[in-house]
Amino acid sequence: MEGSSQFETCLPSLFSPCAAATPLPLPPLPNQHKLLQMPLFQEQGGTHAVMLSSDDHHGGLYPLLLPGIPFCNSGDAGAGEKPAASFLVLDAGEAGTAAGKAAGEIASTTATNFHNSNSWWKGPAAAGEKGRMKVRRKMREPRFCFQTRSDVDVLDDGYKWRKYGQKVVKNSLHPRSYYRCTHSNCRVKKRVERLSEDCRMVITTYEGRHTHSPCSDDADGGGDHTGSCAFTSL
DNA sequence: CGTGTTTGACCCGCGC
DNA sequence: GCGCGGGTCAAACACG
Repeated sequence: MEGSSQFETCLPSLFSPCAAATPLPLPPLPNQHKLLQMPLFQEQGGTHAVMLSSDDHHGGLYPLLLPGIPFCNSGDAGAGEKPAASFLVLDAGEAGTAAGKAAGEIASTTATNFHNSNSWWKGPAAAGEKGRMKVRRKMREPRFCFQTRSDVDVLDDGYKWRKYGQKVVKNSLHPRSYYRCTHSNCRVKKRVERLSEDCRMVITTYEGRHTHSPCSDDADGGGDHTGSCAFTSL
């Protein structure tokens, strides 16, 4: 019961307007990873897909990227096995708060916000000189929310994270932790919190896109590992 | 000594 | 306008 063998995932997400063309090619899966599911999302302009895989060794859960997804995963071959979980698509805006809600709600949130892409964020630029750029809420970064069943809070997703805050949120008995990618130029953040209803359920919300590949973490610094990062900006 | 975590304070958006 | 709640900062602390 390491919590790693079974993953019940719920992946809400918002796809950035990166025209994911039509039929998406199946991203390769690392060997020891199990493909959980790869749903396709249809949107005006393209089809998007997300693939999740779990790693029995690390208890990690890997979103295998596709255009628009903040993860730059580079696996090597190996097809998935049995789809064992379901996940939902979610939004961008206040999606994060959905974490405290049931997965079901997340689904609806998704549909609602999917096309709602206007007032996401004023941007640091807008925040301007006020010293610190305090621009919260309404971010424009895409978000992906995973709901996993695991004993460990932080799933090993291949990136290196640094915790920068923890907060007790209202509808949850468990505190929510805030992490930031340690890579110098990467602004990806993630929130981790457990469901009050089921403390084994961990909700991880990613926000933003990694500008580097997972393996380049330690390399930090200026490495441009274009190798597997297929979608940077567009 | 460098890196990461903890924790309280502060800031800001939103609902009432 | 006010209060609440969420998100971030940054100093202090812990650990390797």
